[in-house]
Amino acid sequence: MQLQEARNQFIAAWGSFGSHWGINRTMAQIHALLLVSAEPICTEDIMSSLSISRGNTNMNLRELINWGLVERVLLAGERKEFFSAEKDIWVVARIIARERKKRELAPMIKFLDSISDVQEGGSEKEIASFTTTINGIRRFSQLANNTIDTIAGADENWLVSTLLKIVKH
Amino acid sequence: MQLQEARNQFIAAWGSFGSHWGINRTMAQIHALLLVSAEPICTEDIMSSLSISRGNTNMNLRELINWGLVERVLLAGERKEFFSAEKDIWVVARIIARERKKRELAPMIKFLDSISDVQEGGSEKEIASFTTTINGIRRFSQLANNTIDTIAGADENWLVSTLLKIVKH
DNA sequence: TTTTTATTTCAGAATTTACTGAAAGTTCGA
DNA sequence: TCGAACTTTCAGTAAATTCTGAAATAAAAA
Repeated sequence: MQLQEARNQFIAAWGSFGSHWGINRTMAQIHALLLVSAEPICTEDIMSSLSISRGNTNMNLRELINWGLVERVLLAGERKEFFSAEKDIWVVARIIARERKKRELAPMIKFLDSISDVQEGGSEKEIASFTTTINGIRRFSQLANNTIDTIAGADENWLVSTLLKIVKH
Repeated sequence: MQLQEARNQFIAAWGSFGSHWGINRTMAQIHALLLVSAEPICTEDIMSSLSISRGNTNMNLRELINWGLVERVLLAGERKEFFSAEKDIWVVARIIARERKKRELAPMIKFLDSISDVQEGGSEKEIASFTTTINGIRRFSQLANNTIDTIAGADENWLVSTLLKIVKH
């Protein structure tokens, strides 16, 4: 297969997969373009490669930088900014896990805590049923939260060997 | 806190969280309503509780049933169908993991395999850089895929104790 | 069979989300 | 301090997604 063809397909695919994990299509496509670019590239390159506007490029780049997936690079002798993506997929996965935990899991746990103390407004059976369900979700969420913390903080070798042990159990 | 108030807040919250994991808002709200209903409920109940149309209710219920999160229940002496949700959060999590794996991870792996054999169309350095990136993602995805298989097939006690070990490592 | 009740479908409408492009803002060299 | 190069913002527009409601279908009762 030709390099350019493979790159283009990867960009399109990463764009549609990205929308499943909290990253919109264009943001994921820019990320993909940077992932398969050996050298840093500039805004104009992104605009023309993906046929998107300057504003769109700028906003999605900023979001990628906020996530920590992309960094600005200053090249000697160039006035404009260049961009480059983190290429180690383990680091990428950790960043995404950390961001999603912050945006989704943490607020969920906070919210579940706030509604877990129901005392009235229904029969004992109804209240018990509700409380059991909510507490199950709370405990699960807390364990997931702690697991992500550990995974996001772990070094790759430990993590891979731990996961391999789980898989082979 | 009052039961009804807590239920309503839970439904609203689950609806907005759901949209982060591949379930649209209404689908997640119907799921939440069923999660906090001690007894099975019918289409009319869902329509009036959530103020949504019959068509919307029907389509999202079907999708929840497809996922395996909700089941049809026939009550003695009732002509119409009732619905009830799986309440064990570990089972729910496993179902969601299995569905997302099927819809997202599996196609991704298949796709990455298809573009991993690039031989021409750029300098050796460029090809090597591309291949390294793609193979990193491939290996990662395969490990994730196997891990999810194990988790989805494991019983709760083993899983909890394994996760606790990871967290306390 | 006919009537009644329940379920499903889907075209068009409404809503939500994402994108464009021009104007405003910023930075830097001379 | 001016002008050119580059970056950012955001109102308006476009695209994608979700929802409605009425009609078609199906199933059970009369």
